[in-house]
Amino acid sequence: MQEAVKRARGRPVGSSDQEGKRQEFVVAVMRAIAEHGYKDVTVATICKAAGFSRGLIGHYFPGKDALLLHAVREVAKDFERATRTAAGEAGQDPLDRLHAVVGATFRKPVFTPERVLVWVALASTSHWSPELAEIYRKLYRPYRRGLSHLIKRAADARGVNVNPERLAITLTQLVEGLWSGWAADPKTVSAREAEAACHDLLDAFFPSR
Amino acid sequence: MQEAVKRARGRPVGSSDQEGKRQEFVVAVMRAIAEHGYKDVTVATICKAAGFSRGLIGHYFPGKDALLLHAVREVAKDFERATRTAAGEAGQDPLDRLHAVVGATFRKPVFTPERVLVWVALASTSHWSPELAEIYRKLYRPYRRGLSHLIKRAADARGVNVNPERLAITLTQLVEGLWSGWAADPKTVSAREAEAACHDLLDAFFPSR
DNA sequence: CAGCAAATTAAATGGACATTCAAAAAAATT
DNA sequence: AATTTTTTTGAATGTCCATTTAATTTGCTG
Repeated sequence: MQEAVKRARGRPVGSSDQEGKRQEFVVAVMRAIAEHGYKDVTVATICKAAGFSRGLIGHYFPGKDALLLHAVREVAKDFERATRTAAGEAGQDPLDRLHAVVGATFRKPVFTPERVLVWVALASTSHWSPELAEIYRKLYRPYRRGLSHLIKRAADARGVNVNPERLAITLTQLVEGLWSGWAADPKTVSAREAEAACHDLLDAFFPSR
Repeated sequence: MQEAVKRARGRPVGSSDQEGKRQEFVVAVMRAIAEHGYKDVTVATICKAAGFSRGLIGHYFPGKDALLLHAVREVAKDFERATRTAAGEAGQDPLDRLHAVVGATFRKPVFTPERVLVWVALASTSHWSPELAEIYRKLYRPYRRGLSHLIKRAADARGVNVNPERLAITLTQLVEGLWSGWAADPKTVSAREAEAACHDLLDAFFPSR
């Protein structure tokens, strides 16, 4: 006897690119934030940036807040991926790796206006949002751990005396501050100068002699 | 014939403490931002923090935006005043002055939760507000000029090779990033650690030997 | 092609908010 | 005390916005 296989009728679920559509929303969120600011992003501006009608958001996300959080998580993921890649491509010397990681934060694909502006918004809003604070910590905790590990190795190899955890915080927060400064006044804090400032910092802590 | 002098009757204008009331609003804005976040500050929360009714704001400011800008300008003024004072009290040695100025940004009266949170909000919103961007630049331009001047003198006195403008930007943005980091995760980026990070940075660029 | 389900739209709904306004309270002068 | 003005209030107003909903379109399946 033939097994009564329950066949899907109508349009098969999963045939459409649900995840792709969600990604389109994420891109639209980044564009909308970059254009209007985190404070003034509305469902209307997001959907306009995506070319969708206002109501569609409800079919792919529980609501505006969930979409915003999802977008920020994507930015954090991209950041992590890109810095890992940069470190991997830099070879074995820990100081080279530090320069590579820090340099990557001022170059594509990490450093795009959209990503930086979203990140600055995240960092400055985390204080009042447990969800954003968690995203922030979940990215920075292992990131700083990796940096301090590299710092320790570089210091040991050179006989330099540093506090690895503190210097790791210094690096992450200098980058964050430079991003913030670029966002506020890109003429004064250009990406090029910002990157140079980071390399100078590493040179100061690890003098080549 | 007696000159018909128009005498003011009733309550004389200017006898009440208008400026004092405006300052009460400023304090209330800082409290309200610290509690609810820049994005979620409303006229209602501000007036509640001040103990006034909602409608009163209209008698002392053209509107909410004007009050917010006024409050941020006050914070910027206080910042400038306090750093100048710190520099003045530090004596003549330029490196001592740099340490003092940077240290002051992590101590009262500059470093209070309210002020830091307002500043973080300002910095991260300047990109989308010409008015905020102007406040930001008007504070930072002369501030960085003063820092780079001190850096240059300290470097000349010690025969150290640095780029004064770049290091000045590094200092301001490291402080900004540390403030931002403290706001997002005060446990990891404590005021004490943040200040130590800044002193370490100066020590790295100006080694005592 | 017919029928059905998913995808999408655009308008409706309801709530939050800044601002305005008329009235009341407070304060100062005559 | 009476009068005039300032200060303050709290409700009314109108706008903006996220979300919901019914209706429409699109595309698959038989």
